[in-house]
Amino acid sequence: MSGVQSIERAFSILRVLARGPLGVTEIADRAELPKSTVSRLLNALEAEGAVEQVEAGGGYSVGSALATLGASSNPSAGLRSVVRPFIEELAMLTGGSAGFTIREGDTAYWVDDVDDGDELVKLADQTGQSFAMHTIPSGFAMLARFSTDALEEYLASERVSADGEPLDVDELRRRVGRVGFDGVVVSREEFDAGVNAVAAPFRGPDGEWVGALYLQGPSFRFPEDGDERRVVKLVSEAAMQLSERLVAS
Amino acid sequence: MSGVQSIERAFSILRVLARGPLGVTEIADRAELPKSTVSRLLNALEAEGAVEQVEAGGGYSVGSALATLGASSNPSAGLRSVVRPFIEELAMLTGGSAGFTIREGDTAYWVDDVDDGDELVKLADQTGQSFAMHTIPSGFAMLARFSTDALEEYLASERVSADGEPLDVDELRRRVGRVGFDGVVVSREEFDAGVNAVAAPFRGPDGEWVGALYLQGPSFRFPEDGDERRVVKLVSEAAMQLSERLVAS
DNA sequence: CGGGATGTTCCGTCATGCGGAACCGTACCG
DNA sequence: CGGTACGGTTCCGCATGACGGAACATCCCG
Repeated sequence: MSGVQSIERAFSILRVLARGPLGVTEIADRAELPKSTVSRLLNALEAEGAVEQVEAGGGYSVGSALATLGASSNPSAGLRSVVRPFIEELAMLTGGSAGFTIREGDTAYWVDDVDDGDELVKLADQTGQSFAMHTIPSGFAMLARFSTDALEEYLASERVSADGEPLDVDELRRRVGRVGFDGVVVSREEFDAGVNAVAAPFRGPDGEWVGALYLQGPSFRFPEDGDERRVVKLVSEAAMQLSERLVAS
Repeated sequence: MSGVQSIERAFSILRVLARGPLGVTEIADRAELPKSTVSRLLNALEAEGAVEQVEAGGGYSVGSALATLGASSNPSAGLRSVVRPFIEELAMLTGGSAGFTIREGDTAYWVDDVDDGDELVKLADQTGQSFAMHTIPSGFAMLARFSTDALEEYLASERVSADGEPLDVDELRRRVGRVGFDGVVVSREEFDAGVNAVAAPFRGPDGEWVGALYLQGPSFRFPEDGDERRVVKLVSEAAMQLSERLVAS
């Protein structure tokens, strides 16, 4: 026994319950444990608030204590912790929400987002999700760095994707062609209703374009009047510094 | 031993770590356990993803598995589960976010909120927080139901609250006085920048005004053009039906 | 280099957790 | 109404899993 049996079993039970409330017998079946063992462990977990009895004799579900403890979990190390200080500073300097996505094949994966502003109107948190690259500003910024061949390959594969609205490949080519030498993408509600955004790509250790930083916010308050040039400069410089940091590692 | 010692100790350790990353010796001190016991339990928790080692020899923190499990925790029963179908229907019928607050002394406590729309621009989730009643639409709707004496007492106590901006008691009295017989409060960005809201109070089992339902959203899209009267009617009727439901119980 | 602090591993010991059986409560059916 | 089936709880003898002190390894500092 290398671990602690009770803890292994307790987490087994919690994972079974993560899919939805269940009774003791069903939990025992799925966790492959005797009912008396399950009953005892559920009582212990209930005492800690980790499970709750839905109603007397009616089943158990995951308890609020795990939500509380889970709220304090640490973000994992790696790229996210390297990039985090950059996006925290961008958010602080501009009042927008700042974050980054990374390229995963033909999609952009939303890794992190910071929005410390105390305004009520905010953007929904989209971290942990993937999007076709041409559908979000930071993905588009990476797309604009594709070679001509890679871009055509992407357009061909996206053309066949069932995406509801058919893809206007020529229009997408034109928009990619209009992105400037610095690679910065400025969106004035072009990607999402009511949202302005600025995005810039950054390089990974091997020099390839791996991700893009962005700043965004509701268009009635972001960027502030006359502030767009400053915001563009901040994102562009942050992406450049981040690239230098990652290439050097 | 009524519970399971290992589980009690494991959660002890997790609660110590919820305040921030710590080393084995420090955890042993705070949890009042031998270091070897802590080390073994940490290894078991790490195997489940419930803790993560920050760096080799450098300390431990709460792991992402708890966030995952915590995300599946069940909302508690009680008032919230009674009200939930009402606010789900309000959100579904209008595209706004719907929820309710309850009176707690001089504050309004934000109990629940539903926002199933797929728009990007949303309102921040404020459940679990308390606000002075006059500062949010649903709190204001409850305030408008105060007796004259109770209102004056509230105004007197709020006048002395250190709130930054001094309270304009006369203006607040006038606004309370303008609330119609049906008790519905309509806000066009009066409480929060960029937010429209409609709120109506509801009664508890003893007939007292215990809470208020609301609908709200970013003002560029909520309510939809020409839809305000329908929204007001929906909220008002829902609050009335809810009152009848609670008084009958 | 020696001392101090931290974290890990070992292993003899025994208290704890295990699980089968019995029991209880509820619902259903003939 | 009585019998059956099912789900959940409690009991208790027992085997083993968890315990914790000691020893060890590593790192840092004066």
